[in-house]
Amino acid sequence: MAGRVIFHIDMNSFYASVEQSHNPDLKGKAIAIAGNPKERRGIIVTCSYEARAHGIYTTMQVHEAKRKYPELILLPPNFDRYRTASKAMFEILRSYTAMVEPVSIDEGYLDVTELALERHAVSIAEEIQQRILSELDLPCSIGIAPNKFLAKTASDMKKPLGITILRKRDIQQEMWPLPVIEMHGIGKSTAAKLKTLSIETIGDLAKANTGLIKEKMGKNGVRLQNRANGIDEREVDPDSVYDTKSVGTSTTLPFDETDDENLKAIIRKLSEKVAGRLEAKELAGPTVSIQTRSADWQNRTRSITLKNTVWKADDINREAWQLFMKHWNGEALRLVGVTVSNVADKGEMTEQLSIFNFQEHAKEEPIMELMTKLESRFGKSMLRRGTKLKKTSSEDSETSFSKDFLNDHDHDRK
DNA sequence: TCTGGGGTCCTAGGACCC
DNA sequence: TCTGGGGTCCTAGGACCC
Repeated sequence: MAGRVIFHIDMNSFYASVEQSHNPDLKGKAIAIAGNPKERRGIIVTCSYEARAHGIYTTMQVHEAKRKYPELILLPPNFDRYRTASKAMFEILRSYTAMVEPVSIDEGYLDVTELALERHAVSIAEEIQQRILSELDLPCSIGIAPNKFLAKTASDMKKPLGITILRKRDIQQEMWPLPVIEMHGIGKSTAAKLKTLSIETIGDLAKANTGLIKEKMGKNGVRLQNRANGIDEREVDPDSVYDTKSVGTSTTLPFDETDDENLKAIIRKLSEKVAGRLEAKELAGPTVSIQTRSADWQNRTRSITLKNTVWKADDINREAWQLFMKHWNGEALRLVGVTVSNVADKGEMTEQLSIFNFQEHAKEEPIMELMTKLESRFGKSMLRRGTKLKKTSSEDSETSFSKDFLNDHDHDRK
């Protein structure tokens, strides 16, 4: 592959910057966004650079932060505000190229290989950074490199408002002296494991015996070694954002819970939340799982894969509660969660339904009638979605068929 | 540093099939 | 029939990231 030019855009302390832009009185002040400031278990989600200067950092407990710097200004998160700012930011990126891959609310990759044939990459990056700053009043850092990994590494090197180029020929000097823990993809556990192999720096990893790495660390190890050598073939994929694999929610309880009635109500709430988010994305999946965390931080997951897909609160809740009761030993729980995974677009799943099954069902008369009626009203493409919905529902076929169909239809009109 | 909530990917063992 | 190997799916757990 000929040389690519990849950007990684990383918004600087995004939530805090959005708040400062929304209320300029907060500019230059130590502010922090806290999950739930009132709760015992509230933590700092993001904080301004001014707050960092006073020793405040992400994941720090709120009361600890307050103790460390009493003047710290605490704000509750305003996710709608962050989503709006994020959308505007990605719109600016998309005005340069369609090859934009959002990674999270505040970061993304751009493939500007084409654009860089006409214009110097640095001048493009400067313009993007300037526009995000002047139009949205938000600072970002940009990494410029021949692949995603190096671009991501580069964007981290200078904050805030940095623009950093990381060429392949630079990695020996810029990356190799750093301890492996500095590398994206390496955490505490992998760093400790590498240390047992006498691999301490990124350079050590780059030069290590690949056979040994493969044997001790599996294919993930080999991938990390490639990254250490500046090798990363991953494409910028604008569609990956639509490729949701799972939708879940969890909650840390105000105190360690042992009451099964309370837990039942909590799981019900979580199931409803997951159902709502699946609905919004028009997703459904066959696998339901629950997560628990005990008072002593023992994490457990239990899952079941059904023959049909689920998306409704009642169905999710039934499976989740069943799983929970089957495995819960009565111990006090600190956290519970519910997830639906292996999800796919409700519409797309029609394609998984074999023609054989389709025809089998079509022979059933009430359905045949209903289909004919619907076909005349909405056309064939919508009908194809309906067949699958009928099949996956645990309810009476006709009511759920038409009900979900209408939901889909409403959604399409928005 | 006793730690929230949203995710993704990888591994390993067992079941099951050919 | 006491016995190979490969593929795929499911479950559970772990590591990592923002």
